[in-house]
Amino acid sequence: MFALVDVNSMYCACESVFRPDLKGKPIICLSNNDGCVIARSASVKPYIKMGAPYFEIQHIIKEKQVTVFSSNYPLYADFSNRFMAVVANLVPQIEVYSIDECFADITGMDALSSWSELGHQLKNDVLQCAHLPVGVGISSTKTLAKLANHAAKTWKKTGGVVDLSSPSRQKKLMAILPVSDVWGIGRKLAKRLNQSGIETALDLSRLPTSQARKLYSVVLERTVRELNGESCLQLEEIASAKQQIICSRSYGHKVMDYELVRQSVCAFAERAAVKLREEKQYCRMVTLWIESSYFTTQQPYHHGHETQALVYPSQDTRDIIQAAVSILERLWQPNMKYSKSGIMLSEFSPSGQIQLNLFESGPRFRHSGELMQTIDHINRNKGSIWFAGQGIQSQAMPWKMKQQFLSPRWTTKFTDIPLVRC
DNA sequence: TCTGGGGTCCTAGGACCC
DNA sequence: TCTGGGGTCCTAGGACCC
Repeated sequence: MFALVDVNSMYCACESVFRPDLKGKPIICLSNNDGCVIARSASVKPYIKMGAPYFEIQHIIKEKQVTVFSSNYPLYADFSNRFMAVVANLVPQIEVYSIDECFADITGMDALSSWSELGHQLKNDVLQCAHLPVGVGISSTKTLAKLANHAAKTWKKTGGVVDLSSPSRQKKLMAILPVSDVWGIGRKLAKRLNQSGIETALDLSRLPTSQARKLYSVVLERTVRELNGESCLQLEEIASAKQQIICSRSYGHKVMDYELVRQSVCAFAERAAVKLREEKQYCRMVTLWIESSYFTTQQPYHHGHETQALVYPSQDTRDIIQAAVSILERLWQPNMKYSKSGIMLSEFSPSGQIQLNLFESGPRFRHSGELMQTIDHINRNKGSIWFAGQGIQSQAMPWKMKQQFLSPRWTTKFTDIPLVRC
Protein backbone atom coordinates (compact mmCIF):
# COMPACT_ATOMS: atom_id res chain seq x y z
CA MET A 1 0.00 0.00 0.00
CA PHE A 2 1.28 3.42 -0.93
CA ALA A 3 0.58 6.94 0.21
CA LEU A 4 1.65 9.92 -1.87
CA VAL A 5 2.11 13.04 0.22
CA ASP A 6 2.52 16.24 -1.75
CA VAL A 7 2.84 19.84 -0.57
CA ASN A 8 0.26 22.22 -2.04
CA SER A 9 1.94 25.05 -3.99
CA MET A 10 5.19 24.21 -2.19
CA TYR A 11 7.23 27.30 -3.04
CA CYS A 12 4.40 29.71 -2.27
CA ALA A 13 3.74 27.89 1.00
CA CYS A 14 7.42 28.25 2.01
CA GLU A 15 7.39 31.96 1.18
CA SER A 16 4.40 32.58 3.44
CA VAL A 17 5.61 30.74 6.55
CA PHE A 18 7.50 33.78 7.85
CA ARG A 19 5.09 36.22 6.23
CA PRO A 20 1.76 35.73 8.01
CA ASP A 21 0.60 38.94 6.37
CA LEU A 22 0.47 37.02 3.09
CA LYS A 23 -1.88 34.29 4.30
CA GLY A 24 -4.63 33.77 1.78
CA LYS A 25 -3.20 36.50 -0.44
CA PRO A 26 -2.20 35.99 -4.08
CA ILE A 27 1.45 34.89 -4.42
CA ILE A 28 3.59 33.62 -7.30
CA CYS A 29 7.15 32.32 -7.45
CA LEU A 30 9.34 32.76 -10.50
CA SER A 31 11.87 30.43 -12.12
CA ASN A 32 15.58 31.19 -12.08
CA ASN A 33 16.41 34.49 -13.74
CA ASP A 34 12.87 35.64 -12.89
CA GLY A 35 11.83 34.06 -16.17
CA CYS A 36 8.45 32.46 -15.78
CA VAL A 37 5.88 31.42 -13.19
CA ILE A 38 6.63 28.08 -11.51
CA ALA A 39 4.36 28.23 -8.45
CA ARG A 40 1.01 29.91 -7.73
CA SER A 41 -1.02 30.17 -4.57
CA ALA A 42 -4.58 28.84 -4.90
CA SER A 43 -6.26 32.21 -5.45
CA VAL A 44 -3.96 33.07 -8.37
CA LYS A 45 -4.60 29.93 -10.38
CA PRO A 46 -7.70 31.17 -12.24
CA TYR A 47 -5.93 34.12 -13.82
CA ILE A 48 -2.21 33.28 -14.09
CA LYS A 49 -1.11 30.23 -16.05
CA MET A 50 1.69 27.95 -14.95
CA GLY A 51 4.80 28.73 -16.97
CA ALA A 52 3.63 32.18 -18.07
CA PRO A 53 6.59 34.52 -18.79
CA TYR A 54 6.82 37.13 -16.06
CA PHE A 55 7.14 40.09 -18.41
CA GLU A 56 3.85 39.16 -20.08
CA ILE A 57 1.78 39.17 -16.91
CA GLN A 58 3.07 42.28 -15.18
CA HIS A 59 -0.19 44.14 -15.74
CA ILE A 60 -2.21 41.34 -14.10
CA ILE A 61 0.19 41.31 -11.15
CA LYS A 62 -0.31 45.02 -10.66
CA GLU A 63 -4.06 44.88 -11.06
CA LYS A 64 -4.57 41.93 -8.70
CA GLN A 65 -1.83 43.00 -6.26
CA VAL A 66 0.04 39.72 -6.50
CA THR A 67 3.17 39.35 -4.37
CA VAL A 68 6.08 38.07 -6.47
CA PHE A 69 9.10 36.05 -5.32
CA SER A 70 12.28 34.96 -7.05
CA SER A 71 13.20 31.30 -6.45
CA ASN A 72 14.85 30.86 -3.07
CA TYR A 73 16.10 27.27 -3.26
CA PRO A 74 18.00 27.21 0.04
CA LEU A 75 14.72 28.08 1.77
CA TYR A 76 12.67 25.50 -0.16
CA ALA A 77 15.29 22.77 0.36
CA ASP A 78 15.29 23.38 4.10
CA PHE A 79 11.51 23.15 4.32
CA SER A 80 11.58 20.08 2.13
CA ASN A 81 13.92 18.35 4.60
CA ARG A 82 11.63 19.22 7.50
CA PHE A 83 8.59 17.91 5.60
CA MET A 84 10.30 14.62 4.73
CA ALA A 85 11.41 14.16 8.34
CA VAL A 86 7.86 14.52 9.64
CA VAL A 87 6.48 11.95 7.18
CA ALA A 88 9.37 9.56 7.79
CA ASN A 89 8.59 9.72 11.48
CA LEU A 90 5.07 8.34 10.95
CA VAL A 91 5.58 5.53 8.42
CA PRO A 92 7.99 2.60 8.04
CA GLN A 93 9.62 3.77 4.80
CA ILE A 94 9.58 6.75 2.48
CA GLU A 95 10.91 7.51 -0.96
CA VAL A 96 11.78 11.15 -1.54
CA TYR A 97 10.38 11.63 -5.02
CA SER A 98 10.93 15.36 -5.52
CA ILE A 99 11.44 18.51 -3.49
CA ASP A 100 7.72 18.64 -2.60
CA GLU A 101 6.47 15.06 -2.58
CA CYS A 102 7.23 11.64 -1.22
CA PHE A 103 5.84 8.13 -1.48
CA ALA A 104 5.34 6.23 1.75
CA ASP A 105 5.07 2.48 2.16
CA ILE A 106 2.15 2.09 4.54
CA THR A 107 1.52 -1.63 4.13
CA GLY A 108 -0.21 -3.09 7.18
CA MET A 109 -0.80 0.23 8.88
CA ASP A 110 -4.58 -0.12 8.50
CA ALA A 111 -4.43 -2.52 11.43
CA LEU A 112 -4.06 0.53 13.69
CA SER A 113 -6.40 3.04 12.07
CA SER A 114 -8.27 3.43 8.80
CA TRP A 115 -6.41 4.63 5.72
CA SER A 116 -8.31 7.85 5.86
CA GLU A 117 -7.38 8.46 9.50
CA LEU A 118 -3.74 7.81 8.70
CA GLY A 119 -3.95 10.29 5.83
CA HIS A 120 -5.36 12.97 8.12
CA GLN A 121 -2.71 12.31 10.71
CA LEU A 122 0.02 12.79 8.09
CA LYS A 123 -1.63 15.98 6.96
CA ASN A 124 -2.05 17.41 10.44
CA ASP A 125 1.45 16.52 11.60
CA VAL A 126 3.11 18.13 8.58
CA LEU A 127 1.05 21.26 9.06
CA GLN A 128 1.87 21.46 12.74
CA CYS A 129 5.58 20.60 12.60
CA ALA A 130 6.69 21.87 9.20
CA HIS A 131 3.99 24.53 8.61
CA LEU A 132 3.19 23.20 5.16
CA PRO A 133 -0.23 22.19 3.76
CA VAL A 134 -0.25 18.78 2.07
CA GLY A 135 -2.58 16.51 0.15
CA VAL A 136 -2.52 12.73 0.70
CA GLY A 137 -3.50 10.02 -1.78
CA ILE A 138 -3.64 6.37 -0.74
CA SER A 139 -3.90 3.26 -2.93
CA SER A 140 -2.40 -0.09 -3.84
CA THR A 141 -0.01 1.16 -6.55
CA LYS A 142 2.07 4.27 -7.00
CA THR A 143 0.14 5.32 -10.10
CA LEU A 144 -3.20 5.00 -8.28
CA ALA A 145 -1.83 6.82 -5.22
CA LYS A 146 -0.80 9.65 -7.55
CA LEU A 147 -4.30 9.71 -8.98
CA ALA A 148 -5.80 9.75 -5.47
CA ASN A 149 -3.53 12.65 -4.55
CA HIS A 150 -4.64 14.48 -7.65
CA ALA A 151 -8.25 14.06 -6.54
CA ALA A 152 -7.41 15.21 -2.99
CA LYS A 153 -6.00 18.43 -4.38
CA THR A 154 -8.73 19.00 -6.93
CA TRP A 155 -11.81 18.58 -4.73
CA LYS A 156 -12.03 20.57 -1.52
CA LYS A 157 -14.69 18.37 0.03
CA THR A 158 -12.16 15.50 0.27
CA GLY A 159 -10.45 17.47 3.04
CA GLY A 160 -7.13 16.90 1.29
CA VAL A 161 -7.13 13.13 1.87
CA VAL A 162 -8.35 10.45 -0.55
CA ASP A 163 -8.42 6.74 0.28
CA LEU A 164 -8.51 4.98 -3.08
CA SER A 165 -8.04 1.44 -1.80
CA SER A 166 -11.35 0.04 -3.00
CA PRO A 167 -11.52 -1.07 -6.66
CA SER A 168 -15.01 0.33 -7.11
CA ARG A 169 -13.89 3.80 -6.00
CA GLN A 170 -10.87 3.48 -8.29
CA LYS A 171 -13.17 2.88 -11.26
CA LYS A 172 -15.46 5.73 -10.28
CA LEU A 173 -12.57 8.18 -10.09
CA MET A 174 -10.86 6.94 -13.24
CA ALA A 175 -14.09 7.34 -15.19
CA ILE A 176 -14.14 11.10 -14.59
CA LEU A 177 -10.43 11.90 -14.95
CA PRO A 178 -8.99 12.60 -18.40
CA VAL A 179 -6.19 10.25 -19.41
CA SER A 180 -3.75 13.19 -19.39
CA ASP A 181 -4.07 13.34 -15.58
CA VAL A 182 -2.48 9.90 -15.25
CA TRP A 183 1.13 9.85 -14.04
CA GLY A 184 3.37 9.11 -17.02
CA ILE A 185 0.95 10.37 -19.66
CA GLY A 186 2.33 13.59 -21.09
CA ARG A 187 1.08 15.83 -23.87
CA LYS A 188 2.20 13.73 -26.82
CA LEU A 189 1.00 10.44 -25.45
CA ALA A 190 -2.35 11.92 -24.40
CA LYS A 191 -2.91 13.16 -27.94
CA ARG A 192 -2.14 9.78 -29.48
CA LEU A 193 -4.36 8.00 -26.97
CA ASN A 194 -7.22 10.44 -27.59
CA GLN A 195 -6.94 9.79 -31.31
CA SER A 196 -7.47 6.09 -30.60
CA GLY A 197 -10.60 6.89 -28.61
CA ILE A 198 -8.98 6.62 -25.18
CA GLU A 199 -10.28 9.64 -23.32
CA THR A 200 -10.41 8.80 -19.61
CA ALA A 201 -8.12 7.04 -17.17
CA LEU A 202 -10.69 4.22 -17.11
CA ASP A 203 -10.45 3.82 -20.90
CA LEU A 204 -6.68 3.46 -20.54
CA SER A 205 -7.03 0.88 -17.77
CA ARG A 206 -9.11 -1.22 -20.16
CA LEU A 207 -6.49 -1.22 -22.94
CA PRO A 208 -5.16 -4.79 -23.19
CA THR A 209 -1.56 -4.89 -21.90
CA SER A 210 -0.35 -6.65 -25.05
CA GLN A 211 -1.65 -3.76 -27.14
CA ALA A 212 -0.23 -1.15 -24.80
CA ARG A 213 3.17 -2.69 -25.34
CA LYS A 214 2.88 -3.30 -29.06
CA LEU A 215 1.34 0.01 -30.06
CA TYR A 216 3.08 2.21 -27.49
CA SER A 217 5.83 1.06 -25.12
CA VAL A 218 6.73 -1.01 -22.11
CA VAL A 219 6.31 2.13 -20.04
CA LEU A 220 2.67 2.46 -21.01
CA GLU A 221 2.10 -1.24 -20.41
CA ARG A 222 3.33 -0.74 -16.87
CA THR A 223 1.00 2.22 -16.38
CA VAL A 224 -1.98 0.13 -17.54
CA ARG A 225 -1.06 -2.64 -15.10
CA GLU A 226 -0.66 -0.15 -12.26
CA LEU A 227 -4.08 1.37 -12.99
CA ASN A 228 -5.51 -2.14 -12.60
CA GLY A 229 -4.01 -2.49 -9.15
CA GLU A 230 -0.98 -4.55 -10.16
CA SER A 231 1.99 -2.92 -8.48
CA CYS A 232 4.93 -2.66 -10.91
CA LEU A 233 6.81 0.25 -9.38
CA GLN A 234 8.42 -0.41 -6.03
CA LEU A 235 9.31 2.05 -3.32
CA GLU A 236 12.88 3.18 -3.90
CA GLU A 237 14.04 4.04 -0.46
CA ILE A 238 17.66 4.65 -1.28
CA ALA A 239 18.17 7.16 -4.04
CA SER A 240 20.19 5.51 -6.81
CA ALA A 241 23.50 7.08 -7.72
CA LYS A 242 23.30 9.93 -10.20
CA GLN A 243 24.38 9.20 -13.76
CA GLN A 244 24.88 12.80 -14.78
CA ILE A 245 25.21 16.21 -13.21
CA ILE A 246 24.04 19.30 -15.02
CA CYS A 247 24.66 22.92 -14.15
CA SER A 248 23.22 25.48 -16.49
CA ARG A 249 21.67 28.95 -16.28
CA SER A 250 20.19 31.58 -18.51
CA TYR A 251 22.08 34.85 -18.28
CA GLY A 252 20.58 37.95 -16.72
CA HIS A 253 21.55 39.83 -19.89
CA LYS A 254 22.78 38.79 -23.31
CA VAL A 255 26.55 38.47 -23.58
CA MET A 256 28.79 38.94 -26.64
CA ASP A 257 32.11 39.13 -24.82
CA TYR A 258 34.22 35.95 -24.79
CA GLU A 259 35.72 36.74 -21.40
CA LEU A 260 32.30 36.99 -19.79
CA VAL A 261 31.02 33.73 -21.28
CA ARG A 262 34.22 32.10 -20.09
CA GLN A 263 33.51 33.37 -16.57
CA SER A 264 30.06 31.79 -16.62
CA VAL A 265 31.50 28.52 -17.90
CA CYS A 266 34.07 28.49 -15.10
CA ALA A 267 31.41 29.23 -12.49
CA PHE A 268 29.13 26.42 -13.71
CA ALA A 269 32.09 24.02 -13.98
CA GLU A 270 33.04 24.82 -10.42
CA ARG A 271 29.50 24.30 -9.14
CA ALA A 272 29.20 21.01 -11.06
CA ALA A 273 32.50 19.80 -9.56
CA VAL A 274 31.21 20.53 -6.05
CA LYS A 275 28.07 18.49 -6.76
CA LEU A 276 30.24 15.70 -8.15
CA ARG A 277 32.27 15.55 -4.95
CA GLU A 278 29.09 15.60 -2.88
CA GLU A 279 28.05 12.51 -4.82
CA LYS A 280 31.48 11.00 -4.09
CA GLN A 281 31.99 10.31 -7.76
CA TYR A 282 34.65 10.87 -10.41
CA CYS A 283 33.63 11.76 -13.95
CA ARG A 284 35.18 10.86 -17.26
CA MET A 285 33.15 13.03 -19.66
CA VAL A 286 32.55 16.76 -19.74
CA THR A 287 29.93 18.24 -22.09
CA LEU A 288 29.61 21.98 -22.61
CA TRP A 289 27.03 23.97 -24.51
CA ILE A 290 26.49 27.65 -25.22
CA GLU A 291 23.41 29.02 -26.88
CA SER A 292 21.75 32.18 -28.08
CA SER A 293 18.18 33.03 -27.17
CA TYR A 294 15.58 30.65 -28.49
CA PHE A 295 12.96 33.40 -28.59
CA THR A 296 14.57 36.43 -30.18
CA THR A 297 14.00 37.16 -33.84
CA GLN A 298 17.09 39.37 -34.13
CA GLN A 299 19.34 36.46 -35.01
CA PRO A 300 18.82 32.77 -35.78
CA TYR A 301 18.92 30.45 -32.79
CA HIS A 302 22.40 29.04 -32.33
CA HIS A 303 23.38 26.17 -30.14
CA GLY A 304 26.85 24.66 -29.95
CA HIS A 305 27.81 21.69 -27.84
CA GLU A 306 30.71 19.29 -27.56
CA THR A 307 31.85 16.50 -25.27
CA GLN A 308 35.41 15.91 -24.19
CA ALA A 309 36.87 12.95 -22.33
CA LEU A 310 39.21 13.54 -19.42
CA VAL A 311 42.42 11.55 -19.48
CA TYR A 312 41.62 10.25 -16.00
CA PRO A 313 38.32 10.15 -14.16
CA SER A 314 38.49 13.21 -11.95
CA GLN A 315 36.61 15.24 -9.37
CA ASP A 316 39.21 18.03 -9.35
CA THR A 317 37.67 21.41 -10.22
CA ARG A 318 40.79 22.31 -12.19
CA ASP A 319 40.43 19.34 -14.56
CA ILE A 320 36.79 20.14 -15.16
CA ILE A 321 37.36 23.86 -15.71
CA GLN A 322 40.19 23.11 -18.10
CA ALA A 323 38.12 20.71 -20.18
CA ALA A 324 35.17 23.12 -20.24
CA VAL A 325 37.28 26.08 -21.31
CA SER A 326 39.01 24.13 -24.04
CA ILE A 327 35.60 23.14 -25.44
CA LEU A 328 34.47 26.76 -25.19
CA GLU A 329 37.42 27.89 -27.30
CA ARG A 330 36.28 25.56 -30.07
CA LEU A 331 32.58 26.43 -29.81
CA TRP A 332 33.02 30.20 -29.58
CA GLN A 333 31.63 32.28 -32.42
CA PRO A 334 32.15 36.04 -32.44
CA ASN A 335 29.22 38.43 -32.97
CA MET A 336 26.81 36.02 -31.37
CA LYS A 337 24.54 37.18 -28.55
CA TYR A 338 24.78 34.37 -26.04
CA SER A 339 22.04 33.97 -23.47
CA LYS A 340 22.73 30.64 -21.80
CA SER A 341 25.44 28.11 -21.16
CA GLY A 342 25.67 24.84 -19.33
CA ILE A 343 27.90 21.95 -18.41
CA MET A 344 27.15 18.29 -17.97
CA LEU A 345 29.36 15.73 -16.25
CA SER A 346 28.85 12.02 -17.02
CA GLU A 347 30.40 8.54 -17.01
CA PHE A 348 30.91 8.34 -13.31
CA SER A 349 33.03 5.93 -11.33
CA PRO A 350 33.42 5.70 -7.59
CA SER A 351 37.18 6.30 -7.62
CA GLY A 352 39.79 7.98 -9.77
CA GLN A 353 41.84 4.84 -10.20
CA ILE A 354 42.27 3.46 -13.69
CA GLN A 355 44.75 1.29 -15.48
CA LEU A 356 47.67 3.43 -16.61
CA ASN A 357 49.23 2.88 -20.02
CA LEU A 358 52.77 3.30 -21.26
CA PHE A 359 52.38 6.92 -22.24
CA GLU A 360 50.62 8.30 -19.21
CA SER A 361 52.28 9.16 -15.99
CA GLY A 362 49.40 9.58 -13.55
CA PRO A 363 46.89 12.24 -12.54
CA ARG A 364 47.88 15.81 -13.23
CA PHE A 365 47.69 17.13 -9.73
CA ARG A 366 49.34 16.02 -6.56
CA HIS A 367 47.32 16.25 -3.37
CA SER A 368 44.22 16.93 -5.47
CA GLY A 369 41.90 15.25 -2.99
CA GLU A 370 43.23 17.18 -0.03
CA LEU A 371 43.00 20.51 -1.82
CA MET A 372 39.42 19.94 -2.94
CA GLN A 373 38.45 18.78 0.52
CA THR A 374 39.92 21.93 2.01
CA ILE A 375 38.13 24.21 -0.45
CA ASP A 376 34.80 22.47 0.14
CA HIS A 377 35.31 22.64 3.88
CA ILE A 378 36.01 26.39 3.81
CA ASN A 379 32.97 27.04 1.62
CA ARG A 380 30.71 24.92 3.79
CA ASN A 381 31.73 26.86 6.87
CA LYS A 382 30.53 30.22 5.61
CA GLY A 383 33.83 31.07 3.97
CA SER A 384 33.76 31.82 0.29
CA ILE A 385 36.64 31.07 -2.02
CA TRP A 386 36.51 30.33 -5.71
CA PHE A 387 38.68 29.85 -8.76
CA ALA A 388 39.76 33.03 -10.50
CA GLY A 389 38.24 31.87 -13.79
CA GLN A 390 34.76 32.98 -12.81
CA GLY A 391 35.83 36.56 -12.25
CA ILE A 392 35.91 38.89 -9.29
CA GLN A 393 32.52 39.11 -7.67
CA SER A 394 32.52 42.87 -7.25
CA GLN A 395 32.72 43.37 -11.02
CA ALA A 396 29.64 43.63 -13.18
CA MET A 397 28.64 40.12 -14.22
CA PRO A 398 25.87 40.38 -16.76
CA TRP A 399 25.67 36.58 -16.97
CA LYS A 400 24.56 36.32 -13.34
CA MET A 401 20.89 35.52 -13.11
CA LYS A 402 18.27 38.05 -12.13
CA GLN A 403 16.72 37.66 -8.70
CA GLN A 404 14.77 40.82 -8.28
CA PHE A 405 12.31 39.53 -5.68
CA LEU A 406 14.43 37.31 -3.47
CA SER A 407 13.18 36.66 0.05
CA PRO A 408 15.51 36.18 3.04
CA ARG A 409 16.97 32.74 3.76
CA TRP A 410 14.94 32.69 6.93
CA THR A 411 16.15 29.35 8.18
CA THR A 412 19.57 28.71 6.64
CA LYS A 413 21.51 31.96 6.88
CA PHE A 414 22.49 33.43 10.20
CA THR A 415 21.96 37.06 9.26
CA ASP A 416 18.51 36.30 7.81
CA ILE A 417 16.97 34.71 10.89
CA PRO A 418 13.78 36.61 11.71
CA LEU A 419 13.87 38.97 14.68
CA VAL A 420 11.08 39.08 17.21
CA ARG A 421 10.71 42.39 18.99
CA CYS A 422 9.01 42.36 22.35
C1' DT B 1 14.13 44.48 -22.56
C1' DC B 2 12.21 40.37 -20.27
C1' DT B 3 10.52 33.13 -21.83
C1' DG B 4 13.87 27.78 -15.88
C1' DG B 5 16.68 23.88 -14.52
C1' DG B 6 17.72 19.13 -13.53
C1' DG B 7 16.90 14.65 -14.13
C1' DT B 8 15.51 9.48 -16.00
C1' DC B 9 14.21 5.97 -19.19
C1' DC B 10 13.25 4.03 -23.70
C1' DT B 11 13.77 3.36 -28.68
C1' DA B 12 15.53 3.36 -33.26
C1' DG B 13 19.21 3.10 -36.08
C1' DG B 14 23.99 2.63 -37.24
C1' DA B 15 28.47 0.41 -36.66
C1' DC B 16 30.65 -3.47 -35.86
C1' DC B 17 31.54 -8.42 -34.83
C1' DC B 18 31.40 -13.38 -36.01
C1' DT C 1 25.71 -13.27 -60.89
C1' DC C 2 24.31 -14.67 -56.57
C1' DT C 3 25.28 -11.38 -51.08
C1' DG C 4 22.60 -14.16 -44.15
C1' DG C 5 21.55 -13.89 -39.65
C1' DG C 6 22.20 -12.92 -35.08
C1' DG C 7 24.09 -10.35 -31.65
C1' DT C 8 26.11 -6.23 -28.94
C1' DC C 9 27.21 -1.62 -28.13
C1' DC C 10 26.79 3.20 -28.73
C1' DT C 11 24.44 7.49 -29.71
C1' DA C 12 20.92 10.77 -30.62
C1' DG C 13 16.63 12.07 -29.83
C1' DG C 14 12.13 11.85 -27.85
C1' DA C 15 9.11 11.60 -24.04
C1' DC C 16 8.25 11.99 -19.49
C1' DC C 17 8.69 13.74 -14.56
C1' DC C 18 9.12 17.58 -10.95
